[in-house]
Amino acid sequence: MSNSENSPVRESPVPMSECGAALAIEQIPDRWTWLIIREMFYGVGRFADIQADISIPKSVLSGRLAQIVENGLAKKEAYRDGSSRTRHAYALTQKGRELAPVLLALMQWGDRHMKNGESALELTDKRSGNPVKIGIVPKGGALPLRWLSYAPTQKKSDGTSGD
Amino acid sequence: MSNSENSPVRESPVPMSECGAALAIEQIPDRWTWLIIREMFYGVGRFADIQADISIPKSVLSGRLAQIVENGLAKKEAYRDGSSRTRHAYALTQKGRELAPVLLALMQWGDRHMKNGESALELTDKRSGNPVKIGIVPKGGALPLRWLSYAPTQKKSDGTSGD
DNA sequence: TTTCTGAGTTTGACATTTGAACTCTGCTCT
DNA sequence: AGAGCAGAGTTCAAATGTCAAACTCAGAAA
Repeated sequence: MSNSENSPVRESPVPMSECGAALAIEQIPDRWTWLIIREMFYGVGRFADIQADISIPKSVLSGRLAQIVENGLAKKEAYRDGSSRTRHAYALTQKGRELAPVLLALMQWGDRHMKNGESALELTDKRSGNPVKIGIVPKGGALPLRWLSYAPTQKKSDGTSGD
Repeated sequence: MSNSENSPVRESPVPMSECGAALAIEQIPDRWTWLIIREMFYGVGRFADIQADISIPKSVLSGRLAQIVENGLAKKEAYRDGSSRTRHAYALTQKGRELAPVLLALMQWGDRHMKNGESALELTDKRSGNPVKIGIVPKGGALPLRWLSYAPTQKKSDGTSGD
């Protein structure tokens, strides 16, 4: 950050009620909510699938999903699985999708500090195919979200088609 | 995000234990931890000041600070207030400071979706003075964190020097 | 109609959070 | 030196939230 950081600051320059960060935190207040949104980013939207991936108790998942929908981050959608029964899945709304930079910045930070810089996901500009990251840019200089593409980094030989 | 997003994904492509985002979330698991880190970003580091700003119970603050220090996001430092007694304050470490893009991306999101795009903080490149933001950039194209400067946005006439 | 399955809700034991009261330490005042 | 005070916690009981297992319910399949 680094402003003139000499004397201790006694009070935040921006009160909670006017700070975008604080307001955002109210919408994603806990670990479970973050992890659920992470799942949805990866495209995992069905109740049981989310539950299995992150090992969340059903009762908690149900409550968190309700909040997430209430806050407009995701919505519940019906879809047709193959040609079979109607199913439901939660999918991010535009508002939810716009959390991508946050989640990706978090991922970059986690990769750097908890995984010695090894990322499990490769981000690229889908126009050029060039690698991208989240960072500080001159206003107007960022690539639009819809150009972003990601692919899991190749792990050691994975036996390819498992099943 | 937008990969080939047709069939529903049944499982996250990156397991929790290898996902930088999931690992990061473990270090900042709840609302209070986020808010405390927000305070430290603003330079607020003293126990009582943090407590007053975010209205956290002392017992919880004390526990969260211990975790934050344990995770290496901040450290407790002694300093001399004026010429008076020794005091202590918590200050972000390098690791903690590198959360800036996450927090700022969160702020941008909050400003856009909860404040009609009005930000309480103006970010600039401190060399050029040009406004900056957090976004997707070609790898190597981001400005270094230390060039970032911020200032509270002018609110409607604030009577200056309150008191 | 019965069965199955995905998506919850309910339950009751356990854990965490709250807010108030209490402690401890190191100045500062007399 | 001794009393007082303020900052930075700790301790406690009540309220709230979490967990895992058992239960419910609706729609499709047999």
